[in-house]
Amino acid sequence: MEDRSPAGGRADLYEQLARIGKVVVHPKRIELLDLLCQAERSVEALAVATGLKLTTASAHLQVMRQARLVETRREGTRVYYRAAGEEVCRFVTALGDLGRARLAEVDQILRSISAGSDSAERVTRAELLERARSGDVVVLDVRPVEEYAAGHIPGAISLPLEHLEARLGELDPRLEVVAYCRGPLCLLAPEAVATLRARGLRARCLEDGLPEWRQAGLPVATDPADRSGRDIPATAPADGHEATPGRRR
Amino acid sequence: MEDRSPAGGRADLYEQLARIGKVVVHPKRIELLDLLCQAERSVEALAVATGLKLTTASAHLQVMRQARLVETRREGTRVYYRAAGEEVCRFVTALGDLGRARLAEVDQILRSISAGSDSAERVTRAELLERARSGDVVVLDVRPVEEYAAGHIPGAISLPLEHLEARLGELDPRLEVVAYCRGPLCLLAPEAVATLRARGLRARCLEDGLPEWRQAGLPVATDPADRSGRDIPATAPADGHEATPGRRR
DNA sequence: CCTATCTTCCACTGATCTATGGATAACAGT
DNA sequence: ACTGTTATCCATAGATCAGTGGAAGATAGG
Repeated sequence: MEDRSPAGGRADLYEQLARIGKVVVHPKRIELLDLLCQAERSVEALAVATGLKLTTASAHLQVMRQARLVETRREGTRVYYRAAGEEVCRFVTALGDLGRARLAEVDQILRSISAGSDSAERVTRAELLERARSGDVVVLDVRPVEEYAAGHIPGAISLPLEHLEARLGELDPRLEVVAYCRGPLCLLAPEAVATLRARGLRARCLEDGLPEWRQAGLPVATDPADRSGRDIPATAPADGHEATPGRRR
Repeated sequence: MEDRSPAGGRADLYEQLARIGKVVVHPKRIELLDLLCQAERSVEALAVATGLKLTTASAHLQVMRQARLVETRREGTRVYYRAAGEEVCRFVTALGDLGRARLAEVDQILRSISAGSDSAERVTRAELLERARSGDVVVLDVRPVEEYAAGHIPGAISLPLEHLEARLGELDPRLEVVAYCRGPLCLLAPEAVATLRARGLRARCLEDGLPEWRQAGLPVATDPADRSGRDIPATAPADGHEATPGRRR
C-alpha cells in the first residue's frame, strides 16, 4: 500500500544492499575492513593481524569480495586485498561513528583503555594545519610501517608504537608532538601519547585518523622514505578544513 | 601480532559494531530503517509499508532496538518507532551510496525503473536555493503526507505521487517543477517527473532527497499546513551549500 | 470489569552461516 | 618436471536466524 512501482525490482534493491550488510554482521569482517581501509595486505598478513586461521580469513575475504567491498591484486604466489574505493572507507567510518554515538558500550571500551588522554584534548585538523605551517609541532604516525607507506599525512614521521620507547631519542623535546593512528576506534595514538607524557614530553592526539584526514579532502603522501617532517603543504581545500568533497560519482 | 592492547577489550569493540551490522543483513530491516529515516511510524504502518506480517515486523524492530538504532514512543495503544538520531540516517545514506557506487546491480535497478529522467539532469541543492530565491521554480515533495509533515524543504508543496495526476491543475504550467523524494534510492520523484513531462511540463529531480538535504545542514520545515511555496530562507550554511556539520558529539 | 485494539513474547521448524581440516589450484624457483 | 609457498575450494558439523501462529501485555473506552 506504499510502494507501487512499475517494475518489480523494488525488493531486489534492498536485497542488494543486504549483500553489503552481510559483510558487517561479523566482527572479524569489520576488523578486516578496518585494516584494509589503512593499507592493502596479503591474506596471510590479514589472518595473522586478526588472529584467524588462514582458511577462515580467506572465506571471510571471499564474502567481502562477493559484496564488491574489496578487490585483489596478485603478486607472485601472494594475493593482496584492498578496500574497493573511497566509499568503502566512508562506510566503515560511518559505522564507527554510529557505534560511538549510539552504543554506550563502544564509548566505554574506548575510554576504559585509553584512560590517559581524553578526547577533549585532541587537536583538530585545522589546528594541526595551522601549527604545522609555523613549524612548532612534530606530527607522528604511530601505525605500522606498511600503513604509513600506503599513505600518511605529509610531513609526518613514521614511528610505530611498538618502536616508540626505543626511538624516543629521535624526538626534539622542545616541540609538542601530535600523534595520529587509524581513527577514533584505534588506540595506537592514545597509547603513544600516554607513553610520551610519561616521559615528560608534551603530546596530544589528532582528532580521528588518516582515513578521516583523507575524507576531509586533505593531501596524503605516499613517499615511504619521507621522514624529515615539516612539509605539510598549504593545499588545504577552499574553506580551510573539514571539506566534504563530492559524494557523487 | 598486530594489536597488543593493554586490556582485552579489543575484540569486544568489533563485536559491538557487529550489533549494528546485524541490523542491515536483512533486506527488510534496511527498508524499515530507510522508512524511519523519513518519519516515525507505528508498527502496523511499518508492517503494511514493507509487506511484512505484524509479528515479523515487530521482531525486526526489536532487533533494531537492541542495536539502539531506533527508539519508541507510546501513544495510547500504539507504539511509534523512529530513527535514533541523525547518525543513523547518515549511516543508511552511506550504505546506499556504497551500494550505488560498488554494486552495479543497484545502479541498474534504479536506471531500469526510472528510465525517463536521468541523474544527469538533476538539480543540485545549490541551484535550487538559487532559483527558489528568485521565485521561478516550484518545489514538489512527492512523498506520502506523513513524511512531508515530519519534515520538508521550506516552501515545498506536498503532492504525493499517488495524487499527482488528480491534482495536476494546481501547478502553474509556466514554472519549472523540481521534485524530490526520499533519496537516491527512492523512485517517487523520478516517476513524478516522468508523469509531469508526459503532460508537457518542465520538471526535474532534485539531487538526493530530504535526508541528504538535512545532512547538508540546510533548513527543514515541519509545518504540516505549509503549502504556499516560495519561502526558502537564505539561511544556507557559510559556504553556500554542501556543508557537513560536526560529526563530533 | 470487560472488550477491542495494538503490540510483544514464546515455541517450533526450516534455512543459513561459521569454523575447520583436507584437497586442489596458482605460481616461483631450481 | 618437481618442490615449496600461498591461497582457494569443498564437505561437514555445530550454531544462529527468519517466519509463523497462538498466547500474553498494555491501553482506551464503555
